[in-house]
Amino acid sequence: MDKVYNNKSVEERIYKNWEEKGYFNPRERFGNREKFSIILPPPNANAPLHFGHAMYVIEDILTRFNRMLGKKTLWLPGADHAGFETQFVYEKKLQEKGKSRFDYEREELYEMIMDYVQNNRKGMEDQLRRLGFSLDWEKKKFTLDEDIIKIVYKTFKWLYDDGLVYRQKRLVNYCTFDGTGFSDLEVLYEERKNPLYYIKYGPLVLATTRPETKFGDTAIAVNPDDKRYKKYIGKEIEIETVLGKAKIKVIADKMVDPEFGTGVVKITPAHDFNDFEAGQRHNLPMVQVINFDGKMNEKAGKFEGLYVRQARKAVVDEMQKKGLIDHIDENYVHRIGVCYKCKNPIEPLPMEQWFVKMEPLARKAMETVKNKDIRIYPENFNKLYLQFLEGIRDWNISRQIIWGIRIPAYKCENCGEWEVTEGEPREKCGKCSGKMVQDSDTFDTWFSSGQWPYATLKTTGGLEYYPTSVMETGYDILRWWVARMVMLGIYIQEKEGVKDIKKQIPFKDVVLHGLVNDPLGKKMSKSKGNVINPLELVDQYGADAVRFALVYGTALGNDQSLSYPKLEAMRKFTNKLWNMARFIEFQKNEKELKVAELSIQELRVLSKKHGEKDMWQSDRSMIEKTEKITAEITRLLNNYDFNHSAQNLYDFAWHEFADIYIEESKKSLNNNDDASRHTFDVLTSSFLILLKLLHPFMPFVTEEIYDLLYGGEEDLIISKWPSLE
RNA sequence: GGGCUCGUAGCUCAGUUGGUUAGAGCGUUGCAUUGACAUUGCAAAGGUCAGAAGUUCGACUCUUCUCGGGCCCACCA
Repeated sequence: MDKVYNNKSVEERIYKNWEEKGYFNPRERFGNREKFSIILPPPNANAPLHFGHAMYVIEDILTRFNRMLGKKTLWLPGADHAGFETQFVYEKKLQEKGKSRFDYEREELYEMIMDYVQNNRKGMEDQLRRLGFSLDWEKKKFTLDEDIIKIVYKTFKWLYDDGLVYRQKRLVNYCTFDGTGFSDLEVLYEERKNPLYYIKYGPLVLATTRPETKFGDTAIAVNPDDKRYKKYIGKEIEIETVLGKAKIKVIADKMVDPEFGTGVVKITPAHDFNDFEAGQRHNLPMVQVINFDGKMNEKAGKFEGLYVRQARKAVVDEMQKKGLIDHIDENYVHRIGVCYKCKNPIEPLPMEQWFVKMEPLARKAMETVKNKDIRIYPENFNKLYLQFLEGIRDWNISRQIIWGIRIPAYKCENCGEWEVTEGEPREKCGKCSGKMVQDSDTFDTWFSSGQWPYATLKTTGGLEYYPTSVMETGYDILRWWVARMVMLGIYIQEKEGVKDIKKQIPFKDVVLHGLVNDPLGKKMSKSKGNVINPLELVDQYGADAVRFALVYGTALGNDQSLSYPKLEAMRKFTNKLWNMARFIEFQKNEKELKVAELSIQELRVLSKKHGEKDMWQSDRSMIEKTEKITAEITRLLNNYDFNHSAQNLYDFAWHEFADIYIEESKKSLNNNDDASRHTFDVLTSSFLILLKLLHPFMPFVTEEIYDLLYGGEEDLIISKWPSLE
């Protein structure tokens, strides 16, 4: 054995061996009684993995643990096309070359992005391998695989036929810079300082941050209890505007806060979510004055063609000239919705989109968690999950982008009738025989990834693993992804005729890990340039050290900062294990002893059989301690307590086994008598048990030591987990 | 405005259903050692567990409040 553990010469060879022998594939020989399964949250295929993805080590620990318990164990990998995210990244690349998405035909652009993504995927998969993840690569799936798309189509059709998908013209969060609409989750809110303009509307003054939308006003509103304005309610007042005289109706609505501004509000149903709802209540017309390109349209008169920001300035200038501005509060701070990607203001615009009716789906998804059919770890995330579903609104799944699954809906150019299919094209309208044209929009990525557990298992012939044992992911996508998987998973199973709720849910346990920040505690992001590639650290410290560092000293669900001292400490720990093995090897060679592989039960028997003369007290106590640590690690892993598992293993290995027991054993081994042979049996047997307990956490170094020291025919990865019975 | 989370040794963080002298890594200070250990071992210094009140035989751990970070949600024009 080398003097120092050299991870680089070991890891690649061992991983290849595991993969070639098919250990990652749950065949019959790995047990058939009980099943264990995890679906890897499919990383975005548009970029290499960042260090946070290494947290999936938790899934590998669970997978390896359960494999060693003798269960038929599946960990299924995949990748997500990440619709808008990917197109955004790709458009930036085009920009660098002086091009834009409009320079290409839809199909051409799609192919280009597909090439780009497929290239990235290879690198990403290599990263997962380097971390030692025991994924069943033969079953890897991509969200744009044809068989996956088929399932997504079918689900959409089901939802449509059940009235759970509908098309409606509503206000949509629209980014005029990226040219697409978003769901509510994709809008960020940022605090901005914008002037609050107090504008004269005839006899009234009202406050607004958006004077340029005034051309779309279809009413002004006051609070019904506001005595100041009672006399105006229901009346039409004449107002002076930048485009001349006009008349406008005054309505009463409780939405108006008399304390804010002057207690008078202009209602612009086409450009504000509140106003839209007020418009619905009062039957107000919708006048759209901003187009999808972010410019004012003909309704804005001479301001037509100006961008919103320009128009605001021009309108205010004009108003000031005409004396229509009462005053301006320049220090007004409020929160506005911005595009989560480009950070430009979101423009609420009226659009026809496909919406999923969420309430019926959400109700069941809440019940399953309340009834503990699905358990969420750590528990405090239950509240977050339920809170989200409680207040859920219908889900806009239309995206005006080309990278993704094109919506299988066709519209008749003649009569305007829509038809939803399961993917097969429609040429002629069923009603009027007019020409049918497919919706140019694609699905929100999460609509497809929300079906991931079912879709991946169905298409790989593994529905026997549904529901999966665990869904493990970052808490940041609990609402985006986990909640939607629960809703869609249950729905699909219902449609498939599955009755038992326990079989409808997509997974039994949800385990949520925290985020990994940079060493200064800042979130890693490409724009900050502080993204760390896990491979750098794997090279430097070894995969085992990186893995161990991520779970050691971190409470489940808590964020952590990358810590170089911790990584270094864990690298030393792998080296410590290595040297413990070297000590045993020296003893073995020098005294020509044979390593033993006694089980805990056999060790117990040994301990009972021999008296004080034949066996050292330190050996006896080691047997007890081994038994204890085995019980403890088994218990902790079953409770998803990786932190304590790691800490206990570290302390046991270093401070019990090495510091105390190995030192004691030296005294015995030097005697070269019967007792010393017993010592060697206990030493090697308990060390092997330790290796097994450590294997899920540090698979490479333990496997290598096992091969060198014990040289068995089997590999540690499929050895049996130490049992107490 | 609501919710979640954190505030523990100089630094980064644990603290496993409340239980004897509060832990780790790194750092600091001694001593020992090249003997399995590009070291490691032994030992030491260092904490009023943010603050206050309460529950309890007993609180870092439970409750309430205050202060101070972080995150998330919400339609303030």
